[in-house]
Amino acid sequence: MNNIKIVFMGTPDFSVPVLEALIKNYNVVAVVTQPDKQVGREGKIKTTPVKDLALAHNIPVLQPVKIRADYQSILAYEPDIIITCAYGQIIPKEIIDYPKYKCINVHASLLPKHRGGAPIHRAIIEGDTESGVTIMHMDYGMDNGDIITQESIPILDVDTAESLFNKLSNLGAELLVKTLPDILSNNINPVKQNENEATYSYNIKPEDELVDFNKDAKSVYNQIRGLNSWPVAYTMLNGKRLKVWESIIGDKSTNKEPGTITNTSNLGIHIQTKDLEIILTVIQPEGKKRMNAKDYLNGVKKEELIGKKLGD
RNA sequence: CGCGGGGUGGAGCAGCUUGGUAGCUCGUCGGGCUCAUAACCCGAAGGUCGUAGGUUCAAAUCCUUCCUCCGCAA
Repeated sequence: MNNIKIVFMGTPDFSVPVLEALIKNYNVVAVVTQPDKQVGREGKIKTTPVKDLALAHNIPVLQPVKIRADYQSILAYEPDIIITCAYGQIIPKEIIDYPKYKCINVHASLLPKHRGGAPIHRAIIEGDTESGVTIMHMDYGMDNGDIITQESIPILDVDTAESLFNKLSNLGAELLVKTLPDILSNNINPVKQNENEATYSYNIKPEDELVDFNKDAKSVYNQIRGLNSWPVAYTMLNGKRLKVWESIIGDKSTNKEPGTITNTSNLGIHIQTKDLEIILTVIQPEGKKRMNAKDYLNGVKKEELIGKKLGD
């Protein structure tokens, strides 16, 4: 069983524990990941976390710019099974139909909820109280294949996108290792997804990162933690960007317009939302490092801050 | 050479335009007040003003080099 040839396809940190588990237990003959990108102010080339891990284990790495056109080099490895996890490109038919044991996908949501590229972020932003991972067969559509197994975990009130990321990626790795023997021995009963219950969680767009104080405090809180620690929510103060890393929901309310700075305290900066105040506790002014709002307030005159309106 | 902001006692900032005793809000330490305190009062310690060089009688402040942190864009 250990001589079956696995090709793994994935890109970000989320995929790393899954690939790690595979390498440990199986024969991964090749890894497919997104091309290296120029990133940052100096335009440094950045490799993907999955590529780094593969290279460390001397596994061949393929980085097609367009996998739709360049799938032959992958099939050349004659995979018996292909496992994908947050790869980042639509897999063409020719690949999906090739392996004997099909293409298996590890997805970070309880499908059919949150199909798409940002299931973790949007689960928190939308206030879900439960999430999980799904292991499924790939089909031609987006995350719409038959479900092999899934496992759920609660989303805690203090969870952030980052903490949920970590939990789910480890859970995904565990569940895959647990399930793979059954897949390889055909001891599974894939179940079709209920299309009526399907929801979509597309990638986070820049406008999703702007805090909307017109919502209620709980929603604002969810938005902020759902974008932590990447890409991070922000608002505008004095024409400059102000990232908001962490917040807590206040217990007061004023008659001020949503987005107005109502007060400052040892906790942070108090902002009026649709209902209660939200207190920004960890922030990052444009050009500065992340800091506690309390520290930020040491360098500002409170009278000049209170009454200002955040947003745009 | 994509655009832009910053590096000043432990933290966050002001001072730089118009060079000339290093300031503010906190924190820390000591003392006081108080039933008590994260509150208040008094006092103290702690800074080669990122680096190297230049201009000057004199540089945190003007000029140049380099290092470094960060926002946007990709």
